[in-house]
Amino acid sequence: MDTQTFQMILSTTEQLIKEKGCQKTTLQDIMARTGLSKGAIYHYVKSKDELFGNILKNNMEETNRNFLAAVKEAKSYSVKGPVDAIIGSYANNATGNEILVYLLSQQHNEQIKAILDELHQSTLTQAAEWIRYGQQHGAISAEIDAEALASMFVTFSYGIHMRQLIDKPDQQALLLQQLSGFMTNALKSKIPFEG
Amino acid sequence: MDTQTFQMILSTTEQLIKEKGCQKTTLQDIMARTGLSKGAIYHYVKSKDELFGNILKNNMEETNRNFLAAVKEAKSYSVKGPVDAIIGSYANNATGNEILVYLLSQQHNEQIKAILDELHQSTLTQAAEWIRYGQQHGAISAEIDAEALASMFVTFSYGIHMRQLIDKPDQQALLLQQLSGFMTNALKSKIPFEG
Amino acid sequence: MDTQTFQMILSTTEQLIKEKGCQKTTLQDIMARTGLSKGAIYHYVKSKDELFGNILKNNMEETNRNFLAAVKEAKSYSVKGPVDAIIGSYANNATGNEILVYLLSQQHNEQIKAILDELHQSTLTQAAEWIRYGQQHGAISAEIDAEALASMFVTFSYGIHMRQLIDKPDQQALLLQQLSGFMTNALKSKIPFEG
Amino acid sequence: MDTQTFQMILSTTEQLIKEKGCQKTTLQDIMARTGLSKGAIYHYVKSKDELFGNILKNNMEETNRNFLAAVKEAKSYSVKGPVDAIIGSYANNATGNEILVYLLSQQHNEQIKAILDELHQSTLTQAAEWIRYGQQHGAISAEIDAEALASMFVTFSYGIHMRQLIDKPDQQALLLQQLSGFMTNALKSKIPFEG
DNA sequence: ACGCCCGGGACTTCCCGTTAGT
DNA sequence: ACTAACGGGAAGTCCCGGGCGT
Repeated sequence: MDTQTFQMILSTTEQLIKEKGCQKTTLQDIMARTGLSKGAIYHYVKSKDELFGNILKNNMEETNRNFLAAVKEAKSYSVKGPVDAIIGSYANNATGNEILVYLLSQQHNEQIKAILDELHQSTLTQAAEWIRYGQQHGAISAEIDAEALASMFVTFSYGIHMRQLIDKPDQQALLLQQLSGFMTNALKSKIPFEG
Repeated sequence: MDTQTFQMILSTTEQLIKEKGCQKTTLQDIMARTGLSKGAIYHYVKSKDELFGNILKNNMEETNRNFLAAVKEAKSYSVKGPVDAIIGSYANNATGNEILVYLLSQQHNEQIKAILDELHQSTLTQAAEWIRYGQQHGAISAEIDAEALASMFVTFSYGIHMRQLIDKPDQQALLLQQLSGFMTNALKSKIPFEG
Repeated sequence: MDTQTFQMILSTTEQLIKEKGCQKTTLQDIMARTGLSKGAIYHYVKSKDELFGNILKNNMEETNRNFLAAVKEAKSYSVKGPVDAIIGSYANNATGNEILVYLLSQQHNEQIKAILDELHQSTLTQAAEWIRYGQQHGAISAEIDAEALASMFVTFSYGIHMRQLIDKPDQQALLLQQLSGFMTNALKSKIPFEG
Repeated sequence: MDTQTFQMILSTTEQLIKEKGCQKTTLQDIMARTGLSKGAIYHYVKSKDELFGNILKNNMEETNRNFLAAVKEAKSYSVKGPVDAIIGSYANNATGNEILVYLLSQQHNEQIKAILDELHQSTLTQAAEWIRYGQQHGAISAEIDAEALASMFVTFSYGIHMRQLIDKPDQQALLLQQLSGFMTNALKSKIPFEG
């Protein structure tokens, strides 16, 4: 597997998505920009959707990596830092949002479903890991079920994804600020799942 | 404008989406099922996307109507009731989820963008209305900025939409229950936007 | 059926075949030269082979028409005239030869087989018609089985087709002359099928 | 050069052509049936066409050898024997017909053209040789130009090739019989090129 | 209001030939 | 001698949408 060519295809396509969106990015565009033929591209992926799926995967893995690194490198641990980090990282990943929604709309394709599932699981796992880390350092109540809280967190982050797509850019700064406050506050509660 | 025919097109298409998903539902399918020709369908809408948009609009308007009615008809007002109502209503609207995501992935089409914007605004407005209603009845702290809280609420509901699409059906009962607890709890806070 | 567009496709493609041969004539070429899209072309034919088949059909029908006209308009009827006419007409139809062989090599396609069969039958029929005409005018012995003789004639003409493709151009003049003599002579025989 | 492997490739491919025809026989098929990889096959030939060319060459050389042997071994020499022999031999060589036409349709490839030319020349030469042999034994008029007659003969045989491909099997017995009679009769003429 | 023909353009499949590496 | 991965390019399918005519 010629990793170099494949990476080139991925990054070129990502750039195209950034410029034109998923639907409008055609194989013709990718061919023209990469200089490769249709056959060459289909040598690496089985469909355009799978290509997009690979980009999203790379994209999210990097986001997750960066986020976790940021959390662990912070000197004084607090809740607000990571919350802002995660909100900010998802917020600035317009391409990721675009692809995520695009793939979500193609779920009837099993290939795609598998990729999304995998990403979802890994996101849940990493969120839980971060929460447990917070519990060990006393920033989050140890009584909380880390998996359940992670699940809430991820749900919220999906919501943010979508609002990034729906809201107008000039409303988003305020939204993100409110979100940060709301989540931080919720995380301070000893038992966030009612009583 | 033959409203009856148009309604027939809408409901038939909605049924098809339920069966096959948005992408897989072609005009051919719609033609076959309705017995109409392409020209007839395009007489009512300018594109397949607009057709889908119309269905979503009907769909969400009905959801909102039902939700608001439920809130106002409740005898003893509490937070948990409406929260469960909204979560449940979105949860059971698989077709709506499907279409919403589909249209979101087509946002580059201005027509679509307009429809989504309108829906988004009306959802925000109705959520705020409901919160103010809760404040008047003492279930929610009057100090809270109703618009901001509505915004949080809507963000969450979008997240739920997506999780409906991503999670496996058997995990969703637990998820919804946790969500209900989490949101109810958050709403009880006097100042849910940090301190 | 927009006959004009279709004819344009046919004649443009015929020209391309003349320039580059059947195999080398791609749909891209046809699209570029006609200014039409793939969808437009496939609206009129089901495959490239069928397209070629149509050209051959037109081509041969015209050849046959011209040939028969020539025979009937001749004042003094003789054998040599028509023989030369048929040999000459097939000889100068390089494109027809090209397509005929191309299609022959695709016979596993039923569509093609049908076209070739039809052409073959019509050629046989017309040859027989011409022979009977010769018999009525005393140029060919009335004892001969016209169908059988037509069959021989057609076999020969196929052979000529192929030699047009195989022999070098400078050898072909002599070949055609010899063929003319040979066939004319054979037709003079009272009972050309042994004794 | 591992002759054994090469022969195996040739015979396997010939078998495949018999089953599926030239166009439908792909390298994948050949690879699967021989158990060899693409590289191995391309070690022996430069292209699929060249592979087919080699098969045809083998095939025709064998046909010619058999034919000439049959002519020379016959005790009482007559015209009808060899005529029937040649007609029969070409007639029963369906694979040869198939490949011949296939290659003819690829003449734009110089490689192929060379192979076909060589075969054509050798066929002409052998036909002439046989005719002179007939003249020496008094079966054919000595006045006849052997090369010219050979040329007619070969033209006819090409015609037979094509009719083998075009006619339905149940019509072919009659056709071959008529051809035999017609050619035999023509060869008896003292001066078959008019007068 | 509706039917039908025309045409555009995307995606995908398939197959061939090449090349780097055993 | 042979393998396997790579890449080029053509054919064909599918579906959307426009426009003419009734």
